[in-house]
Amino acid sequence: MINSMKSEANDQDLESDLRRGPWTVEEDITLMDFITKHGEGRWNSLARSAGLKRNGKSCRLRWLNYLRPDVRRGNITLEEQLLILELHSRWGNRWSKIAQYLPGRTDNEIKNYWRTRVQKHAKQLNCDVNSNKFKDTMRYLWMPRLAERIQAQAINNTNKFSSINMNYENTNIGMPSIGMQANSVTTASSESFESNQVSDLTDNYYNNYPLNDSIFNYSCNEDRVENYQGSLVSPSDNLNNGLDFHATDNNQWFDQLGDTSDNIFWNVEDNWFLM
DNA sequence: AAAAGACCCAACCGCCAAAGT
DNA sequence: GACTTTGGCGGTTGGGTCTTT
Repeated sequence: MINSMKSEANDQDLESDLRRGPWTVEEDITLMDFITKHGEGRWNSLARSAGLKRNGKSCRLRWLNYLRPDVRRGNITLEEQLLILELHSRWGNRWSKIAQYLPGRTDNEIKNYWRTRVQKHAKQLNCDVNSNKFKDTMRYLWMPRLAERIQAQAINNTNKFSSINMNYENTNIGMPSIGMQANSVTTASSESFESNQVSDLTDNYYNNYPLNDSIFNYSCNEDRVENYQGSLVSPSDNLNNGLDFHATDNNQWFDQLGDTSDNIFWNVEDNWFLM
């Protein structure tokens, strides 16, 4: 009894001794050095052995979300956005599962993306992020538009390549001999950087995610999009649980939206692509 | 230029399941 | 089989940064 009380007191001492909050550069280096030498795992003992005044959980999180060499930083690309929307529609808030299909992205990052961007738009549309109308808006409006933009970007990138190629020919410089392909043209612009990621991610997607109704089918279904935008009748008629957006239940939504030629619906949609 | 509000993201928390003792 | 430890997950928060007024 006395021993257990002593032990508890020691634990409390150790607990109060632990650091919290943002990691310092020194802590990061210590953690990275230790993991490089000894590998990861057994996080509590790792934290002690490394001399870090952090608990194991904190070390693990810091490593997985920030220090890991393969963590990818920077803006979520269009392809990644599309993939997140698609995968979330399948699995809901299974962030770690979704993250498996976005190499280098952490579940935390995807979760943050969803909460800050996607949920914001649901709020602007005045509907719940889990509601059918928001899901339909995503599926039949935003996702096809994203796919269109991805395609446009890819075409634009190909044209850029052709132009570069022609310039090479015109100047008799010739192309670099190292099997350069359209998708490996590198420039300093972020646009090109994004486009480069398109093919990588697409490849990865197909390799790891061999589903029949690939997200990239959205780009082929323009009639559906036209129909959706033109008549504002839900294309979910094609689904088993189709919703008719002219039905009484949903009139309220469009009433709120007002004149469709200049309503929040389209404005929000535009904003979506400015993210 | 400054204050207020919105946005973003790293980090923490609590819970649960699996593994270890 | 009971208990403890560890790892992993999703939800939430705090504070720094950016934007708007």
